[in-house]
Amino acid sequence: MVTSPPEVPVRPGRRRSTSRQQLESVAFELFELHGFDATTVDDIAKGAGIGRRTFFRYFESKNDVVWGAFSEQLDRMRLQFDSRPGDEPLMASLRAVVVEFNRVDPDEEPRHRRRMELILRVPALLAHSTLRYGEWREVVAEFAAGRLGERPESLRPQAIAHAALGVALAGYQHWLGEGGVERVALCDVLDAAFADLEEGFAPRSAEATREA
Amino acid sequence: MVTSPPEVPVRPGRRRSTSRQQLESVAFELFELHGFDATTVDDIAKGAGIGRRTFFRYFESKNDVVWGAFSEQLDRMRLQFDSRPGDEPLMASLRAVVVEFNRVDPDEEPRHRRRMELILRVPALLAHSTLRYGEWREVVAEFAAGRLGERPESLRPQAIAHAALGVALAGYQHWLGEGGVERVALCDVLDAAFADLEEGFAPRSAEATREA
DNA sequence: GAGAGTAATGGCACTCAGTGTCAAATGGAA
DNA sequence: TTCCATTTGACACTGAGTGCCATTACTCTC
Repeated sequence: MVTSPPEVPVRPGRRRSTSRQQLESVAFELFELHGFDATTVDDIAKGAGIGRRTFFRYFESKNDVVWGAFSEQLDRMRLQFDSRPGDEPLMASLRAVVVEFNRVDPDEEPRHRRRMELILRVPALLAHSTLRYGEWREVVAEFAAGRLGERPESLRPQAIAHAALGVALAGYQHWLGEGGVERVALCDVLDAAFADLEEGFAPRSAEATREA
Repeated sequence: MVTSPPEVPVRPGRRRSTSRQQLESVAFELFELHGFDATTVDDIAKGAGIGRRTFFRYFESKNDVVWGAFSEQLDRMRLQFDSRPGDEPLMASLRAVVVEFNRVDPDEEPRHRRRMELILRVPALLAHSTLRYGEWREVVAEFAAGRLGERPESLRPQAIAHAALGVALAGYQHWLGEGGVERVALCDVLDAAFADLEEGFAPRSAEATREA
């Protein structure tokens, strides 16, 4: 099965004058310069040399600009779940996949960081994230449901998915740094947080927590 | 210390012409009738006999109407945390408090249900909820931090707070009923979900889960 | 190379949430 | 009454998002 290279389907009709990538790039620059709220869709459109109306054909909303190819990434996460050994404990698989899924190319890290700073620090985007992360939770719930032999909509898979998302978000927030002190690797933070989740946040034995 | 009864401070100046309660009541009726999105702030204001501008002096946004006295309720949760025995395991206290906090007067249940249906099913409100639930998480994080001897902003208290919120939301969603089949008590659902969280979602021993 | 068909574009007008400003209304107190 | 504090609501404005539609750009066929 050979898929054609991205964007050469030789279709009839006028060709797109820009791309999501390009618009995102313009938008990020403006967000960096003036902040998310102060940047209007008009600004972005003008900056990209397109009409305001056209912007909304590339993105459903101004909020969606910061999400890049998120939905496509989720396919990757699904594959990672599929590739875990079936006898591995559920929460161990979950932990491993979430950590792996969030491992990014070092070159991409600055952009990833700016993206996540926007999503988790701009109230409008944080609110919107709930909607986007619904897809993420679905992927987790489906995996958990498969392992548990339940339906994805039932309580335990949903609780697991919700809890996992929460822990991941806490990890991200910590990684971004509230006070901006020490710099830690995202994957390490996520691994530590999911280790805690796996143990029900119970202080093991005495208090030999594996703090770094 | 005696606090004056609600709203008789005999202040100078014009008296308020309505109340949050009253506006909420009008709004809920309209939401029920036409749905949240189709109901405009103008509709609510007109229904309550006030000006549009005045509405925004009672509520920061249309979204906030459905939240009632949420912030005040959180004080109650704080007290519940304070009243737990200090030697009780952290997650056990958390579970008990969340379950208690969400126990509502049977008379109030229908309204509570409609409120939560709005919050958890209307996308705009679900998104907005992330912002409001930030306060909820803060309360939990402060409690967890106290028990762990850490700062509320550090990773573990935050992870616990995020996970707890997630599990509570999953419980609520389940209570509302996706397909609308069997009717279960909210507190029972929350108790079961938090029991799972407490155990790290690990199938105990064989598979003797305490399913009802 | 002149249509014919197809798709993307962008302008226009509109709705609605939310905000700043300010004059008018309301009521207690001097 | 007059003064003062407070609330109200009208008006105007910004900005997101949407429906509509003529225009533009491109491919394919005759």
